[in-house]
Amino acid sequence: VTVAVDAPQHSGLSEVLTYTASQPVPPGTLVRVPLGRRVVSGVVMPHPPQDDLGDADLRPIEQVIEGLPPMGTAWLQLAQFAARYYQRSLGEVALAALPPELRKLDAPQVLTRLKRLHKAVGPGAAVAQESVGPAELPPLTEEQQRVVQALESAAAPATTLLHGATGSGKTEVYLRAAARAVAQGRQALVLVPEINLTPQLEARFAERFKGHVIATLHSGLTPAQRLRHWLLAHLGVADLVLGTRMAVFASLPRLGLIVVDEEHDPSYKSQDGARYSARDLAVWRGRHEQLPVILGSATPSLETWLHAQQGRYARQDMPARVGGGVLPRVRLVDMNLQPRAVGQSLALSPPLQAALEGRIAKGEQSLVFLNRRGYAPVLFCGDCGWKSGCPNCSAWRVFHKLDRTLRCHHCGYTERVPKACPDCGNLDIAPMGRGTERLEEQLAQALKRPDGSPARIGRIDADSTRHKGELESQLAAVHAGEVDVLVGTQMVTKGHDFRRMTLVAAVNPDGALFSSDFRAAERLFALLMQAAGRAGREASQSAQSEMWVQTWHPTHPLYQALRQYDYSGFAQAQLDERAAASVPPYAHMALLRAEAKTAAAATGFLQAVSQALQDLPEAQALLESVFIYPPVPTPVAKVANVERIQMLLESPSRVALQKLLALAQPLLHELRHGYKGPQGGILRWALDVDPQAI
DNA sequence: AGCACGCCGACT
DNA sequence: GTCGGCGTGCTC
Repeated sequence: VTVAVDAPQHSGLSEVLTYTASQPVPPGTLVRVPLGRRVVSGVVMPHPPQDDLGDADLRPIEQVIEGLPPMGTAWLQLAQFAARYYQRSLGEVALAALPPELRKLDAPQVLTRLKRLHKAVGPGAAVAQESVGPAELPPLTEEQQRVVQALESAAAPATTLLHGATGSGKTEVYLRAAARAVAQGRQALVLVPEINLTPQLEARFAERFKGHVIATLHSGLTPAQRLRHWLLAHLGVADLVLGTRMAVFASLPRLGLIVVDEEHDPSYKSQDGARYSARDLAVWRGRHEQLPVILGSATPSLETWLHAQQGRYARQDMPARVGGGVLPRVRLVDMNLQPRAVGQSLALSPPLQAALEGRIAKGEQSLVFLNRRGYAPVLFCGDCGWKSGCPNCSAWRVFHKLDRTLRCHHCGYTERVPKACPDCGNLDIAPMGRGTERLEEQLAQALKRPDGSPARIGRIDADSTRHKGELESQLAAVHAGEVDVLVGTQMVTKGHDFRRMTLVAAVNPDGALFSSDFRAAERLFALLMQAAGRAGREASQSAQSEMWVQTWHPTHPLYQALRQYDYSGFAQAQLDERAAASVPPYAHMALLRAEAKTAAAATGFLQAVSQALQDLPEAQALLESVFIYPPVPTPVAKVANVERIQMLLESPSRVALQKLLALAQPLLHELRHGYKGPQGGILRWALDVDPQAI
């Protein structure tokens, strides 16, 4: 039999390994096989045995994991497709899709876990017989009604973009669609971008699907929990599976619906290992298994938007907020007209400060959004020009005032803040710029409650929620009204339902406007739309709610579109630009990154790869339509003393790009060993198909 | 990637 | 005399 094992593609092993078995083993079966001096888990593949092997040296399978049903054909094909498309070995993709715990266990251990699970689930399965009365369902808005009906009456399973404003009630549509799938005896898979969003979504589904088993899959679970939930899905016990991007690989024997919430979110793109897009794989899986896929977003990715325009996806719109609420009024503050403190701009322009105090006086809450954590992004010596650079990375170390440290956000290198400039001894070293810590401090000084006491400021970012339970307690404080103004990074803009929030402010969003990354504007627009959605969620207050944006470029088209919440106008302008520049979604990209001790070694390797491709006879026809750019340093060129260089490959044809990447694969392995420049060889390389940032 | 083997410097 | 550094090579 042929077995996929987790051997990286550069191991020199073929895609699948052939073993002997005393009796036939069906494809999809989990087995334990000897590999070198160890025993590893593998998945039996449907390939015929490779014929170029004399079977004299084949080793036998060590164990078949009995009691665990084999993975289905559709699942195996998903793994095969993902491996081929993202240029990784089949074994790596297939095994990475299984819970780590399962990969470690042998046959008797798996049997024990299965028995334990059946015992626990037994009584629960009986409860599942209770049906939920339709009387408990909340009434649908007219829009929701129309969308639910359209989804139900679709002639054939389709991928549908659900373009719904924040607060338009997309979740209720997901619930109805899932209920329909479950009523038909199928399973529903619901993906969310972030682990933080699973508990509240799970609560919503648990309430609606009383008596049904819901499994969750994300990296926050303990290994034992993850195995348990995976088994619930795989055995078909769970009717609903909620999870982050990894859940797209869940084994679901009765799958009937896939929902991708906030489909535009960059978190769906994996940044390590196989760099897959869970959103794209969900769409592929839906097509392949002939089941409906719902992609929900208020600000769809331009890829999805174009697909909908071209008719590849169906599209449903829900422009109105539930309860007749409106989106907050957008107020652009022209920072060019605002007074400046000595040398630098104020955190808060006077009109925004007045607006915040007005909200506090009325007992309403505000959210101040700044996408930069720490106290200040860099420390600076006014005398000699020293800056708090990281010795190991090409980045500044961020000043964290709370623990008096300088921290590199790339390699983690941390030191206590020096008392004086390390270069010239000057005692007057100053923080430059502003992060959430400093903003919190400045707001506490600047804002007063009606009784003259300082305003109560809360802060939510990766630093303030590092420890377990901190995010929950911070959110609880906001919900309980113990906070007047909440400061946060983009963490707070996603999904949270703050009922008393009536003002949202972005204090310094301009950074992304002139970025070299062609997707920066798209991301900023989505972020600001999402942030705006945090205000006025209570319909009665929505008319008085506001979205403030402090900007040095108030006439920028992005902000002008935001003012009207004109997503489609913004999207069309972006699409026109993308078409003119022939970048995604009108072209397809792959990024080859190389890491080495020196930039010269990494660059040399990439140049050698590029040259080898140009010289390859089979590549000539493909190179007519695939453009290979010269290698350039990555945005942060050095991390932890490793230089990172990347080379972009671009083509209007996805197929041509794929074919060229397949040809490049063996060259990469050869050249990795072969290329030993004067500065040494490369440490590693990685291929990112459909990179999310360049 | 693991995990071996393999040949050269500081310890019991 | 051994423990252990990581260079090179192999795994159906």
